[in-house]
Amino acid sequence: MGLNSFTRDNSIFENETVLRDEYTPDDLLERDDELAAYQNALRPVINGAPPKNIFLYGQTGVGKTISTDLVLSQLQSDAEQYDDLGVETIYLNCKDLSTSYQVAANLVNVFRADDPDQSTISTTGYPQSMVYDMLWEHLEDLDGTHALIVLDEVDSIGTDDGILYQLPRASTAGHVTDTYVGVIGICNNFTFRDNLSARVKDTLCEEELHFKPYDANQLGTILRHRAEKAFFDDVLESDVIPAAAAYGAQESGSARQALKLLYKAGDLAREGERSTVTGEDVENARELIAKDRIGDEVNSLPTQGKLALTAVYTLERRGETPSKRIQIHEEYERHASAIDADVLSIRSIHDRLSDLRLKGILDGEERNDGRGGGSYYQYQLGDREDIIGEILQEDERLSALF
DNA sequence: CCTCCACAGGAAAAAGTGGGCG
DNA sequence: CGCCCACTTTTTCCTGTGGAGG
Repeated sequence: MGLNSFTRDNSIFENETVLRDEYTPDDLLERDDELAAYQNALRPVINGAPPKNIFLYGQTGVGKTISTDLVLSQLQSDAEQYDDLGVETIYLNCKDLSTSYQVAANLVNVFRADDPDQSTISTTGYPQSMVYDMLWEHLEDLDGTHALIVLDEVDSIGTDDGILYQLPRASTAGHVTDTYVGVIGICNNFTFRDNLSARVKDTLCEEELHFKPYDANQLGTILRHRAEKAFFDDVLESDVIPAAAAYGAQESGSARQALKLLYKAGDLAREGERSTVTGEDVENARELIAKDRIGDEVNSLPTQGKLALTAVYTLERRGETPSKRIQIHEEYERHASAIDADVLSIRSIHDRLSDLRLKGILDGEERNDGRGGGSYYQYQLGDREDIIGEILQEDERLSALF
């Protein structure tokens, strides 16, 4: 097999960069109300007053992070004209950080990342109070009068909200003088607020901004705007953007996802060496993205999760699905001991299974047969058996099971 | 309308992990 | 090296629940 030569295939994309995830637009469409509210909430800062704590709610891809970017950089540059004002922003993405301790330790590391003299600290091992002390010290050392701490995806810390209690109180409790500390929390989960303890709710939720999912019209505007830069003229057939916008609105209301769909559709047209992108490309792109997602999810599962899934898979192959968790656990026990892995209790497997169900990899039907039956879940693979089987067999440790 | 099955899923205890410090 | 700290994962224990059969 020989290689094809690399040639510039410029008939579809004029500049595909603008469709990528990493691309940050310099203005944000269809979010005027939210931006106005956001700026309003930050107004005390420009007056030299202590900042309000702000909470942003909304699903992924509705512009929360980009709004924060835009509003804060505007605030910083506007603050420069006042000599008695210095606004510092500290950004931390809390994804994968499940406790307050880790958030605090990572915040310390954000400070230290800018400073080559200091090495970053480990995220385990220190007593909790020492980590907080280090954090106060760094905040104290800031030049500015205001420190705005942005905690993105803060809902991943769950119910352990100690850091959210400590940070806003840093100045009043005397840990930090000379600098006002404000917290901006961004979360995807609307129920996060309810999980917070009462003391945190009082201090932290002074200002709440809600970002609604985009509807099909708004997505259409965004896509058209972006497509104009990304594609050459007349490449998109007229039904492409409406179709992508409709799918996007229907599934998530996320601009990110709608853009991904449009990008993939363009990609398909390019692969097929066609000169236009059609509605059919959008349809196919949607299918591919869904498959990719499942594939990625399965691949990133830990061994025990894969074993649980394998158990359902082999049961399905034998036509014994939908099955109850006891059957699945028995099957799982056979597999796990066959490959010499730890055999977990039924309670743990039950957690794996509901995790798989939440991710949409497994279908779980809740049943209740009443007295003599009780209520239980029945699991099966749904219409994704072939993809899942394929991916499981690629796993080295598991391949012996097939 | 009450009971009672068989599970779901929360909570707490226990076991295990990784790093700091003297 | 032994011990402490804080976290994570797993196990153990237990309360809660919807509806068929009484």
